[in-house]
Amino acid sequence: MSRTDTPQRIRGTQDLFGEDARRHAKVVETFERVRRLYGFQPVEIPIFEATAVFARSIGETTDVVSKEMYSFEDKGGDSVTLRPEFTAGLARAYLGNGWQQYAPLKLATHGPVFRYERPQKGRYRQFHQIDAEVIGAAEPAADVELLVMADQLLRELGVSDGVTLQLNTLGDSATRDAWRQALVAHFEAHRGDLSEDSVARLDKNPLRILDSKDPRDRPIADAAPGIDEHMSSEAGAFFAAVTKGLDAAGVAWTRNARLVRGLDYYRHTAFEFVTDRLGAQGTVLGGGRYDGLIETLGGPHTPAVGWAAGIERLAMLIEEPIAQGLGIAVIAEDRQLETSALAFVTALRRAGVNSELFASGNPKKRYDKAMRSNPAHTISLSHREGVNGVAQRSLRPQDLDLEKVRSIVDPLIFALPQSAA
RNA sequence: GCGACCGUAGCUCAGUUGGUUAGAGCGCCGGUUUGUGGUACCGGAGGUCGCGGGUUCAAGACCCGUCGGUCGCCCCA
Repeated sequence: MSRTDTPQRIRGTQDLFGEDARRHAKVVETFERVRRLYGFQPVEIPIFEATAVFARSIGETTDVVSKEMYSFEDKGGDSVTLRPEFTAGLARAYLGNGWQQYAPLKLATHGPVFRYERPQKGRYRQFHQIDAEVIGAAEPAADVELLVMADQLLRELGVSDGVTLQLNTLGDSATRDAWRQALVAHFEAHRGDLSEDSVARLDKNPLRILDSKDPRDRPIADAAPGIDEHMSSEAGAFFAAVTKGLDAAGVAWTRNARLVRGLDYYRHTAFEFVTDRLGAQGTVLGGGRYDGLIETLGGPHTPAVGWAAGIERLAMLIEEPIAQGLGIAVIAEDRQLETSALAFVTALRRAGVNSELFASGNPKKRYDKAMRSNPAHTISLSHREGVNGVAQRSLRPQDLDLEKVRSIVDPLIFALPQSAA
């Protein structure tokens, strides 16, 4: 196969076709519908940005920036990066276009994002996300609205059954700092019993030890101090308002005090909708409040909250969407009738009737080929014993307006020459 | 970056402890049959068995490397 030099698909990219493409489209269509219900405005931003947009917002030194971004120099020598997420680009657009005047601004978008990772189940280098953000809203009501929207989306996709909303708060910066210090002290005391990975995390990202999968870490992580012991009263009140809002909206949630974010700009609410049906990749939709982000891009302090979900992961969870069946199969069972059949199918399509022409290959096999496409109705042009004829057959009459079909087709049948052309 | 498993027609897969010219089903193309009929039959195209080395009288089968895929670890904005 690779004997020829046909170029290969880049590792971690996908060609979506057939069922895969239908699943993808179903997720996007559902998101678009729900997004409108909640009044989130559509927005389109570039799929690549100056590298600084992501490097500064995420943190120059993190693994994420140094190893997992698709960065390269363009012909002018500028460093550009394929977007690894939507949030930073939206924040850049918000600042650069003066969208502060519309604050609080509810935005929704979707499209490809890129991360330089080793592909595995539910993880690709180019994958696709749906994304919703509320920029310029400090109130817990914004968090609640986003979560209720996410919940409705998952319901309408029919995936909510195996999925639970895990919720946590990271507190305000004072809370977060105090908790972090307590955690580091706790883990330092048990340094010798931690896994090698977690010893490394202790220096780089101690919060991540909390959700370590290594059994050696679990007892230590489970015994770690919780954030609630360090919660400021303001932060506690904020979280209480969020949970109260979810309860009022009837959205089920569970507290996961070990749920953290890797990046420093997150504050207060952090959440993930999680399933156990996706192997190692359990998170279906995740997000949180990022009140610190916009300042890192040189803007004024701007509270904001948002979430994103991987389309591929949702597409794997939903029921298989039924393929749109063929409306009318127009079959030329004789080579001399191919142009007439083309006239039929063209007239039907111009009138808005989904139809397909079967006029190639062995004429005697065209009918069988047409039947395999599962048409609602067939119109077959044939020539037998010197006479042209049109035969019709309805297999799923309920799927078509046969009255309309007749009005389009009857004149063409009438005009068909009686005998061979 | 690390690890495990997997690579045979367009697709799904056979291929016996290494042993002549590598097979099937589906799909595709041509033909016959049927003639309101998703039928049946005949024929055809399509593979240097991912690629490169090695072992052997002999490799699709064994060994090494490489590329690709899948799953997991790390990471997860």
